[in-house]
Amino acid sequence: MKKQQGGSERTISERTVSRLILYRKRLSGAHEHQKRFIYSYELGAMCGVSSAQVRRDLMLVGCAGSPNRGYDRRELLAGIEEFLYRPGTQNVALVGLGNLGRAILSFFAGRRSRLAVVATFDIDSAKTNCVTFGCRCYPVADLRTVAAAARIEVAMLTVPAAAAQATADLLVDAGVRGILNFAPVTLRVPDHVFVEDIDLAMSLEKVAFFARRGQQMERKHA
Amino acid sequence: MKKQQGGSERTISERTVSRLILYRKRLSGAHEHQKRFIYSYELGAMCGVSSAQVRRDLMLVGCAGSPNRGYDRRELLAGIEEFLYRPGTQNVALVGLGNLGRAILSFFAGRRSRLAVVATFDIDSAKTNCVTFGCRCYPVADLRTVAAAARIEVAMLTVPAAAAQATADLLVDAGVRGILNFAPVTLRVPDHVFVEDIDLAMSLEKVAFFARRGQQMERKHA
DNA sequence: GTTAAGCTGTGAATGGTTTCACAATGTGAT
DNA sequence: ATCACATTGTGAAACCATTCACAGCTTAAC
Repeated sequence: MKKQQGGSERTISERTVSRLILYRKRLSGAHEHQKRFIYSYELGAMCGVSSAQVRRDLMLVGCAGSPNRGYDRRELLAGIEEFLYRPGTQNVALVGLGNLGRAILSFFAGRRSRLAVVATFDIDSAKTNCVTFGCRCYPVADLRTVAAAARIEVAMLTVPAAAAQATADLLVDAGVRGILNFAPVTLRVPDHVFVEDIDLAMSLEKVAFFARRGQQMERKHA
Repeated sequence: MKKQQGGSERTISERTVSRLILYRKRLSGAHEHQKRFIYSYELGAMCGVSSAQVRRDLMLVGCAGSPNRGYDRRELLAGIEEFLYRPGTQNVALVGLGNLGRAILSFFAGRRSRLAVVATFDIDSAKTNCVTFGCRCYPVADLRTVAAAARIEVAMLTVPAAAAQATADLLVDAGVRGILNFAPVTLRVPDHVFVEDIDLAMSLEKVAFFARRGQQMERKHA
């Protein structure tokens, strides 16, 4: 598991990336604060992170603040976005239009984001070729063609556990390089594909476990 | 952020607990393997974890294997469950019956688990006092009374961002000690309450980021 | 212009998690 | 019964992430 960047780009940990995404979100919301500058400890408090952590993270992406004034909000936001995003839009597919799939689709439906859900897929022919939440649903059989044609790089997987691995294989075949997996299954994918798992049952069990014991752990974002 | 257990119970990290939950899940599924014993590297492969990691985790909960034979499946499962669960059932509430809330409810509806969703809540009087997926929906105004009466300790929060903090305060007031938070907000809660955040938009952004760069990171479960 | 104040940037220290590597040991084969 | 083997259990090492702590700046005030 070595990785070495060409040199211009530093290697940044998954955790740091998650925090940067959070910083961006908190900075872009909350426009009622119209102060031009923000201190590391203020941003930290908004995100549940220490000020030192914030400064280190920002250093990594090359955002500089000014002593005694803090960071320029606008500049900071631009810097983080430049690091996190690439110029265009990234196209996303959603595979599996069950209850969860539909709920997620409705969540991402009216969104002005860099990430656009441009197609959905299902096996059930009762669902295919309809438009739900402004998104056409194709048969899974067409996944390969449609996904390749639409230049889809990222997929959300909300199919039943039994179908998850086979569907993931299809996605990888279609050129998808990142999967947000809701199926309660450990997917096997090639090294160049990034998988993030969200397992509701497991997350709930974890909460239940720690609710039982009083012990609070530190705050972190999924 | 110190923590010190009474002595009988060891202090175990959040990460380890997540893995134990995963081990349990993989062990209880997959009954087609009817081998009585399982090696650490087999369980590891099923979960995307190294064998050394598996052995260390199991050591922590006091499960012993046998050299050259591995771990007795049944014994192992029992050991992990004894560590993770307590005797009875834990009651769960779901607050917010929007699209996501309903999808989640349907997911947990017909479940034989130690965790039972026994009540749902919403402000919308069009939804309250109905039964969805076998679960009665109460007005949020009754949260305090109902949650206390039903001995609810854990809640899933799927209300809109604007209402999240206020609702979380109500939950804490009602005696809830663990919250699975889907609202895209950093909740402020007392120390004894455990919060796990699931933010769909942020998770998707993360996947998109790493899909862009080829760099795969190690496998881990949320 | 000078000064006091307070924040940033960061090397060093700390703390936590994972992997390494190997002695100890139970097992199955002979 | 004995032996060779493959695996466990676990100190120690390596690695990674976070916090500490402070020198160096910038700014604002006077």
